[in-house]
Amino acid sequence: MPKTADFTSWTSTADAADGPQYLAIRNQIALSIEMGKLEPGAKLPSERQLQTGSGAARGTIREALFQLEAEGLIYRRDRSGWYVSPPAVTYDPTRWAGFMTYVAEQGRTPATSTIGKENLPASSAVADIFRVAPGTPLHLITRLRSIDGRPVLVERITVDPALAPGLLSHSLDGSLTHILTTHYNVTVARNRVDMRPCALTREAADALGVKSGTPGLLVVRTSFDTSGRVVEYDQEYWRHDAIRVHVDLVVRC
Amino acid sequence: MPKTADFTSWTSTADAADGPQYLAIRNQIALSIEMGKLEPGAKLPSERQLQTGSGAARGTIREALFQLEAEGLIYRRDRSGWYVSPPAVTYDPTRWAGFMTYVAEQGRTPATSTIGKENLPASSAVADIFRVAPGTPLHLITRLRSIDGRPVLVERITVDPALAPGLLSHSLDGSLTHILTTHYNVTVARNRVDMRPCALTREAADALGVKSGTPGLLVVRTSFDTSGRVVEYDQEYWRHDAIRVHVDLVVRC
DNA sequence: GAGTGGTCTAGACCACCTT
DNA sequence: AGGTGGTCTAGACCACTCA
Repeated sequence: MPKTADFTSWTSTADAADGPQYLAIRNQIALSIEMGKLEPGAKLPSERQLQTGSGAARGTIREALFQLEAEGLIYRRDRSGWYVSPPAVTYDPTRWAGFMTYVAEQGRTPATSTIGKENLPASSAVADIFRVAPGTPLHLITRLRSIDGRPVLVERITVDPALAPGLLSHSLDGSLTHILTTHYNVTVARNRVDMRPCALTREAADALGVKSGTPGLLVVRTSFDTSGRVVEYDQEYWRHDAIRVHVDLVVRC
Repeated sequence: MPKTADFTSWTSTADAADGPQYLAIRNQIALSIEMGKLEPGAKLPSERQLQTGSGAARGTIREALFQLEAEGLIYRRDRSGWYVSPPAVTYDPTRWAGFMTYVAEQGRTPATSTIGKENLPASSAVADIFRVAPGTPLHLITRLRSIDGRPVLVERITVDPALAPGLLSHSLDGSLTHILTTHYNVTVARNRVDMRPCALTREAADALGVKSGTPGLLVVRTSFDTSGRVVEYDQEYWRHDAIRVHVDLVVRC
């Protein structure tokens, strides 16, 4: 194979080579996926079945599976099995489109279900963000969002009831920003987005149906109105294989 | 403990609770780190030493360490030991500052070393990006970048020699964009950034001094000039615990 | 109830880093 | 040369999912 400036060469799966046995197993499974023998969403053979093919110990098989999971090629459903990951959706933080919009734009089917509505006193950390006194009651909304029927993120949204009294009595399965704009005349003037890899803690993992500690991506969005008040504080816990970030910028604008 | 709208609750380490033994060990180590008993950069006790404290099997200890690694709290140096991760730097793709600039702005010490300069024929994938014929020779620059002496990313930069003849004879340990601007009168008018979690392959892992397969973040930057030609195509392979992404946007501009 | 992944044990040998 | 993590084995029991 001639050496080329192929940018894929560092991510390719073709690293047959030698090395640890679990990487050889990884390569074999990865090949089946890339050749299309295993479709997105398809279930892999059980760990004990994979053993019979290779003669390896179960721990070695699992190492190969963990590797593929870290790469985003497969995922697991707790105590059910391993499955081929569907393609990730692309998220552009510089655009204003909400989840329902950008997922649909990419030919996928988004869904939202509200799994919690609460009124909780602000901890000191959250009180700082909203510039209210600690203990002030705040709305906390917990939602689970899916793509093509697979849960991909849980989010916890905090809203100051002073800006949106009675918010919790609305149906929250659509765009929250839309509700704030139309019913409460709240305008978002600034948006801050932070992203970092994380491990999904029990609460998030349970909601997504994955094992606690699975790698994930935490996206924190803070929306401000024209006077600089925080309108919406949203923490999204994503499955790490479900999202890609894309930013396109032009000098000046 | 009263229930509050504390946004940290889902990422906290306080999940003492019960559950698997490896999580209890994880919590104990995490606590030592957060209490400051273990400083950033400090070396953890060896796996076999950690065993004596808890009576657990070595595999169980390692599970706890893997968990902490996935969370970005610790990292390993191959066959040397486990270390506490330094704080991550913040990267804002909407700003034009280069690595050397934004790392220094955050009070850290950046460094760059060029580990490869080549002329390679374009593969078909890269040829597409540069809109040249496959096989056209392109510059490929490989650099290793560090923060406070710890390697955090390897990057592979592809440049069309037609835009920058003789580029490889310059010192490339500073800002490449600066060289292109001052010596070749090349202006960057558009920038595209893509990010996704990945597993570090052998080449990248070796350069960073980590085990192959360690989780990482792939950042791909494509720069265009005013006429839409690709000026620079840069693939950055980051340690996943070394980077955070931050975007701040205002409506309209 | 059968099968799955999740957890855990108690060893072993190796390649490599460190001193 | 001694210690470290990296890999691997061959068992075991459990909690849970699924049919």
